[in-house]
Amino acid sequence: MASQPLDTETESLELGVLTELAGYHLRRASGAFAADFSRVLAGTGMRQVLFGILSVVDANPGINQGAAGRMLGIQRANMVALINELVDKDWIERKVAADDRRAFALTMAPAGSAKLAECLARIRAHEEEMLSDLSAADRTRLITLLGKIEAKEK
Amino acid sequence: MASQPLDTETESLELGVLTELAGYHLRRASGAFAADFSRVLAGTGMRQVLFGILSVVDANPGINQGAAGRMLGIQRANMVALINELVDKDWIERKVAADDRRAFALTMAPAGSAKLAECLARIRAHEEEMLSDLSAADRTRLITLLGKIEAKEK
DNA sequence: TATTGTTATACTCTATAACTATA
DNA sequence: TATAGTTATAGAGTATAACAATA
Repeated sequence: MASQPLDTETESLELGVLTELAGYHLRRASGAFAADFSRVLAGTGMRQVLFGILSVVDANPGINQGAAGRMLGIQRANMVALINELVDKDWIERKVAADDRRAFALTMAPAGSAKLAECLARIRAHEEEMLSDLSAADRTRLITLLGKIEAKEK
Repeated sequence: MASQPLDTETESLELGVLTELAGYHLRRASGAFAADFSRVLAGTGMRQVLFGILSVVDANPGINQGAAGRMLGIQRANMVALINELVDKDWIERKVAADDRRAFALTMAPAGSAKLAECLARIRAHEEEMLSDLSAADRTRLITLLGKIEAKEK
């Protein structure tokens, strides 16, 4: 029976000092979330990073490529391929900024707005599933606590 | 003044739907933690994954390579290079398991125990820094909430 | 001089499939 | 037939340095 050694394993093995380290649990929880995200969004062409950019462009029409990256913690250099990908998919439009000819102003393309809506519905379901053991208060608390950690970013 | 556009940026730009998504905040907080981890442990040769393995081996002397990977969510195939690296660094010892000649029993090497202790001290300081805006109750709460999410791993 | 976007590059983490040797 | 470890390989995310065009 295959379950026996697994049960034994789960019962007797320990994580050691990891148990009390927030960094470890953050890593695992974030990984579990990411895996479920890509499972739920398989076939849509959407990924966590791309969704992040779409969300920021949608909320800030005409935002610069660099500014969008800065908000999301994405380096200039890495934004290039990501924006190319979004433009190729016809999800966003990229025009030279009116006030600064070095910069690009990003706006949503119609297909991008539709994708954003479609994926958002799936993402809400995925969040509901992943957070099903947390009360409404717990969920708010979690986001608040995570926000305090994000603010420590250097 | 370079701070002016940045201030304007922070004031007026928005994250959009990301604001309310736990997955996004988990991703950012985990990334901030990871970045600080590697900053604090620069020069030691330690990385998050390696520390995880060391912690598990330390807590479960003689554990199998596969069992260790399963506890940490690391695939068999990816364990190989990681264990090779730890053996090359003389941080762990790998012997054929007494009861199963297919398996490897992992134990700490003296240098590994020393590294673990040294790094743990730095990691505790790094956690203290990253969680400085959280009360003791908040920290416990955070780990509990993350644990519930980890349990959703499929 | 500083900034926007770009290219090139490299490293880490993760995922899958196919293989071997033992069980 | 299943499991432990291995190899090969590929995709994705992230990091740095150097460059052109513009501010």
